[in-house]
Amino acid sequence: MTSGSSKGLEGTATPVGFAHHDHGTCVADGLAAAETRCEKKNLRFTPVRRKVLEILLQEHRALGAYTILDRLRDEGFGSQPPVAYRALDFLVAHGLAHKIERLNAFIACAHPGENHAPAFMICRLCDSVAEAHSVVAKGALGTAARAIGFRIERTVVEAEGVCPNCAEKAPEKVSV
Amino acid sequence: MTSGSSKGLEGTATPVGFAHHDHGTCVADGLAAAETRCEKKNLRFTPVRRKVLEILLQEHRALGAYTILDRLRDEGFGSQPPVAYRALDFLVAHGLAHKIERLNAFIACAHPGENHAPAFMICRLCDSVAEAHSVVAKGALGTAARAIGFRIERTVVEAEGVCPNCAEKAPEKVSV
DNA sequence: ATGAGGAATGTAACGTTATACAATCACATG
DNA sequence: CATGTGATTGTATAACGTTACATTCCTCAT
Ligand SMILES: [Zn+2]
Ligand SMILES: [Zn+2]
Ligand SMILES: [Zn+2]
Ligand SMILES: [Zn+2]
Repeated sequence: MTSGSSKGLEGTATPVGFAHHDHGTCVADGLAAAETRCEKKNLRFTPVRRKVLEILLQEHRALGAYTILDRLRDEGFGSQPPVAYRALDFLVAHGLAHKIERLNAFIACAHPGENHAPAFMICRLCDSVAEAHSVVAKGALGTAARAIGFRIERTVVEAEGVCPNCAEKAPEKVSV
Repeated sequence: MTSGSSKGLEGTATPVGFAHHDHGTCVADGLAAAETRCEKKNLRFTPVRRKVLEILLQEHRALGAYTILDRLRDEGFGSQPPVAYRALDFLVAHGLAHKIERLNAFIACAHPGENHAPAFMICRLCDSVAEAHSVVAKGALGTAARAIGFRIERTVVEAEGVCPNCAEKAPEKVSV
């Protein structure tokens, strides 16, 4: 609902967010996938973990831990920081959510189940975030890393800019 | 956690950084380059800004704002957070330093003067950080971005892993 | 069933990182 | 000199994250 754009965009099937889509299925599908995944791996998909993932799935943008905590409180869960951080740690550890380092905030994974190195595009105008598959840095930076003998274990790839929806609405705001 | 060195580097002659080099010139050259650059762009390279850059240049790793603040205090500068953050903001804004988002910490730019999109390799064992030129994400993620109409303005590319020096010393610690 | 042990949760207190806003200073202009 | 303007500094507080410990909830072997 946060994107809320009524613009049609180019009808192309984009590999990542920003595109107009039937958001109703996002939450349901995401929760179902997580449930399946946890069952398969023998992980406990507890109520609070499920709720946090649901909260994240409701938005295609990153939410701070304390924003999540507020919503947990409203739902009758604990109201202290560890409640949110523990659930988030679980989700991140098992690939159901990601942390956006640039924002100190979290977002539901858009490609659960697949083993991936995520890359993100963050709109500075509407705060929406899209996740792309990214062999990217592993390939390009990876070459440089191999050259000097650095062993990459994890990558953070985040692009900040203006999403197609916002660019259309405010083409002038170019400078940073 | 950023304050106080906890890792035992004393064993070797390589304090920080991946490659052996004459570190004496790092600080002097970096300060000289910054001075020139500020003069050319009519920027005020004030004592506190200069000091912060000097502090950063002394290490090839990222320092937290409060670690820097501690050192500023020791040198007789102000001791309140904004003193450090304002100097850091200046240095980052003008390409003399970078923020490592993954660490919430700062490092002197290794390629001042050049207009670049930096990428970093962070050793999780010795905390050293190496900066690489990175057309990387602009090229690879950039392709994906163009495909959907996202305009990239800034990129964060950070690889976490084990540097060549540490890999040599502790080849066993592979776990992720 | 039952009690032991480990995982998960609830709660309080604390630590770290970052910014908002008011006050002040430096300087140019009338 | 008086005054407006923009940069700089000082103070308080917001935002983000962790530690510690008591309690509850599973699971499993007696
Ligand atoms: Zn959706
Ligand atoms: Zn946008
Ligand atoms: Zn050096
Ligand atoms: Zn290392």
